[in-house]
Amino acid sequence: MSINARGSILAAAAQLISREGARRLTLDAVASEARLSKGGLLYHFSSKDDLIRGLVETLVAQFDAEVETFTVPGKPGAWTRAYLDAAISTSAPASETHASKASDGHGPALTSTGIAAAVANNPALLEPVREAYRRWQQNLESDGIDPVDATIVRLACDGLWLSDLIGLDPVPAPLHTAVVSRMRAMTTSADLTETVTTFPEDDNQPR
Amino acid sequence: MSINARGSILAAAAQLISREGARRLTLDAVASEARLSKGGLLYHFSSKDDLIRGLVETLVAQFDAEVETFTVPGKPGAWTRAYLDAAISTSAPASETHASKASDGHGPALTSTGIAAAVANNPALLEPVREAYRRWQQNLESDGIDPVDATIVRLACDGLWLSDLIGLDPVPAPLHTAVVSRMRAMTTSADLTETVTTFPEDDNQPR
DNA sequence: GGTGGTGTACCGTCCGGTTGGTACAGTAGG
DNA sequence: CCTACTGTACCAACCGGACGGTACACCACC
Repeated sequence: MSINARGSILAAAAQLISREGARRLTLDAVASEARLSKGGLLYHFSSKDDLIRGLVETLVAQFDAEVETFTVPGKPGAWTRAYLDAAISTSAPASETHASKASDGHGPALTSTGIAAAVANNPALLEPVREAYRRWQQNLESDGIDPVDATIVRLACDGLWLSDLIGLDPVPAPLHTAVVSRMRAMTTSADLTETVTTFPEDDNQPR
Repeated sequence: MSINARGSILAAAAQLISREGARRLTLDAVASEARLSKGGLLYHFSSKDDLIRGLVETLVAQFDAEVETFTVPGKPGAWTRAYLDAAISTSAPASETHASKASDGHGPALTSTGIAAAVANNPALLEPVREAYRRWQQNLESDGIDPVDATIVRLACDGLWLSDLIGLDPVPAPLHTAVVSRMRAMTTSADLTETVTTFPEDDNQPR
């Protein structure tokens, strides 16, 4: 139970945030959500910041694992495609969000909740996220496909993901499907030509 | 000064958030940032939620105004292009963020700060944002271009914008430029063919 | 033109409730 | 009996918001 304790506390915290918002992430609330006393909670996470750090790090690690799962190595654009698949699998599929209550005790979407908590409490805790994005961007840019396409796919995934962070209406299902498959198509355009290697127009955009 | 008071308070609050994070948005802090007493602040905004509501509404209104400014009507994709231009003009251009201190007393980037404050304090206050996105998505989908392209552009803009909400490293300047011009190109692909017309424009669920 | 009245803008203090965190006594299991 | 862990009691800091004043401009009416 001890190894699991941290995990189930984290899951409880995530669920709490997604249900009641980052503001309600208090030590008392997390403790009671995790069926634990505050003392017990603080035994596992020595401070609130520590808890949020755990949330953020878990989120990053989970996404990394997801990407790896979806990676089908070999062809150019493989990493970008895996990023895309991981992103749409972690964000809600725009339809029935939870058809069945999770069978295990603690496994609901803790996506983005860590970010929300960090933004609300201490932006410095977002450092692991920033570091992860540095890595991800690097992978995207050296994935054998046009970095411009890869970056657009990444940004669009982030947009999708922002959507459920702030609870926007999801893109309607048929459009969503078409968008995803268009993006996947963008990851196979192995045109390492033209504007790719040299960016001719280094000037800024029209005001 | 009285008409201006609300505006300058809002600007002070925005600056405070971007400098110290949403957590530090306290009535006392806003009051002192705006060179005002707490009582004076509460005279203009009757509660903290009211203040955040003002922040969010200003943000939405400002973005709407920006889009209108950039709109060059006539051709298909005009609205999407305006959205793109507005998005990149409000987010930092990835280089020197503020070459010159604003000439007027209060005009720094209050982009996204309102969102951060709302996420941190009361997600219900994001309703105006949700409503705005409903409008924007509708405009995007009826802009005379492929809705899939339009939506991808929108999502990528949102991603760009999430980037500076959580302080990610900006996309390197030359890539950024290429990404933007590629996206602009996507707004001129007036292919109302193929998968486009197959969407049963059944005017999706009204909430 | 003085007197009283009214609305606006703003000030600074006070208070109750909440929160993060500490201290410590207790207990189950090995 | 010691380690790992739990639960309660408590505290100091902080925060939102209410409140009673103040300053002043404007108006009205005698």
